[in-house]
Amino acid sequence: MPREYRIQQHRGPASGIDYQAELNESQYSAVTSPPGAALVIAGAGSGKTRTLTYRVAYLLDNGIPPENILLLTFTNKAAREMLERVSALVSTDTNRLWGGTFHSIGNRILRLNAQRLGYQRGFSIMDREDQKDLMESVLAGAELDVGNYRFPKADVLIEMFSLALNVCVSLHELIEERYPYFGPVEESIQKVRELYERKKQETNTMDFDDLLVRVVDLLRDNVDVREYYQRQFQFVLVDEYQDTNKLQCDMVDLLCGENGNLMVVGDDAQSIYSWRGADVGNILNFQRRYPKAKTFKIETNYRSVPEVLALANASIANNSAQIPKTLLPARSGGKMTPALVSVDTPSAQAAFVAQRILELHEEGVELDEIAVLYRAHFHSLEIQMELTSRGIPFQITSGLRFFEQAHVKDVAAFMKFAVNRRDEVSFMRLVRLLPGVGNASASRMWSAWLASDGVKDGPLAQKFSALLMALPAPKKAQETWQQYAWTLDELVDEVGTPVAPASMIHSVTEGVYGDYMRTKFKNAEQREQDLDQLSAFASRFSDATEFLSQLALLTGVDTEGNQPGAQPQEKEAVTLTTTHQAKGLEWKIVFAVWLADGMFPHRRAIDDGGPEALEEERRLFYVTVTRAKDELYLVFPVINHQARDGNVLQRASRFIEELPDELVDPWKITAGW
DNA sequence: GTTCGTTGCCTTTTT
DNA sequence: GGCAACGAAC
Repeated sequence: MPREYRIQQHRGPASGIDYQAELNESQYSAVTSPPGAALVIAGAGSGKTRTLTYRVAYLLDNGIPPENILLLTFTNKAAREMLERVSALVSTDTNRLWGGTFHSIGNRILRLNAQRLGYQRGFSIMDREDQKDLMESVLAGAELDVGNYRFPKADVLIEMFSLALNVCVSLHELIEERYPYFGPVEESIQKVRELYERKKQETNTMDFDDLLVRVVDLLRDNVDVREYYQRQFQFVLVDEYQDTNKLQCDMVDLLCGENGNLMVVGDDAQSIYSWRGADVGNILNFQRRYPKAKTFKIETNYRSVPEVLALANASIANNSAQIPKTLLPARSGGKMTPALVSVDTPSAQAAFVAQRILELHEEGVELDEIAVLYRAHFHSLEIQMELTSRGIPFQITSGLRFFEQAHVKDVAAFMKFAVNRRDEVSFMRLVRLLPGVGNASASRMWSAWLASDGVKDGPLAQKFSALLMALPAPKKAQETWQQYAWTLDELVDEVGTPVAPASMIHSVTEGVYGDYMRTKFKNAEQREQDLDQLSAFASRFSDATEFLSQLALLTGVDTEGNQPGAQPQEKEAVTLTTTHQAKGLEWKIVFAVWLADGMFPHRRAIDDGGPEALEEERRLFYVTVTRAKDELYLVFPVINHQARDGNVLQRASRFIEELPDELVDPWKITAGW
């Protein structure tokens, strides 16, 4: 009798990845888990991103087409890096994959449905500053009667409206709970909100919140649209889920549907965005919302030495609300206990950090393996000065973003107006660049524009120059205004369709803005280079609308590629950043500075935030220390010089005081700085 | 009435 | 570097 012998077909992954070998047990089971809802609770440094990256690779390996995968992150950078890593793993074209921030995915879906939403010619996106301009213009025309009561400024109003939307509560509730002192003027606030919403409609614009709110409304109100996307997105993955707010949570739920294949990854101990509406409840109640969900815990930390991890664990243990986790170190230690460095003054602090960086560098540590982390941007001031004077190169994720700088916004205003002729904010911005034109003249010109044929949708009635020269510009501005008008002619073709974005930028700088810059800014040359960079970035786009929305949605001036047109970083440099922006990153050496009570935790969290605010600050501290792989320096200045009260003595942060003594090693700093 | 420069005070975190 | 308040200049 012949022996039966069946050849087992090898059904290994097309990419040849040996998932079992490359991942630990819990990572492996999460990555290869069958379709369905899954919650991955992963501690700091345990390979959260790695797990998600391999999950995407695994899906592609199993024949899921990339366009059926939706990957949601909080920053563009996180999305880009994850997709790059996936590309390195598998050969599939990841450009077809839907990966990006909540806002950018929202933008994409809304653009595809713009007609249905009543935006015949698309819409422009306002950033915070544009939003503020629009709000101020609303306030100017609102004719409010608030008697002797204090009325919130534009910034505060924006924050209120935004928060209400993001946590899905009514404005009334929000005012009652968080802004009781504005109770007496609530009616006026409501009125302003209506006017603001109307104004956005009239000007064809959306703010950041609209990108989420309108997607959620679209999906909720239209079964066909909802089902379309639920079919399209067979697999939905969300990174940093602990930082989602109600709105983002709803967006995810609607996009994948109740029985969808949703995998969320997060760590409740790293939830640091409740001030902008993030709700840890989303991750804590996930199992309840998706009863069939599987939970995976990843509790091995690959990043930090045991000494750093022990400190982090001890610190976070002081928080009451959390999912219990025991984070175990995979690495061995024994080299260094985290240093507790108390110095006299902020400048001594800067000197210590700079000197220690130089020593480490001499010992062979690369500068890009070193980071200085702090609570607030202004904490970096002395350190920036010290590093500069000692010639230590550093890169900083500053408060001001590339596209928020005046010259970038000015040029963008020309472009935005050419693309969207109802864009009041951009119009006002560009006419106010004219000599002798302030708010009053600009308003008059805008009213005249609204009454003209130019504002109408569809092909441009006449040339821009003809239409614009008919507006009432003050005498002093006439000559320049003529040039602006001619410049705008160059931004569109005969029927008013925008030309390529790079050529628009060229026209604006060559036409009028270059001259303006040279008279207005001391560092005009630097700014011209910025605009060259912007132009280089723009040349990747053929469509002006697409370019402008990308510009608005781009995150900070951080690393290569993210900043428009930035050259790849060649020189190694120390990183200076806030902890919020350091989320998900790691360095061999971390200096945590300004660890004085009142600075970190922030004074406001101590005084009027209640216990939850303090726990959030502690999570922020936890995130700070868990960025460190090898060495951690906790630094605080004893004396802080304040403008008002002179020299003030500071105590170490309560987050340090509460730690067991043996977990830190006090360094004695002797004079001579 | 409107624009525009000066001065003094303050500065959390961000898609 | 932003913002409000003030005052000079048009």
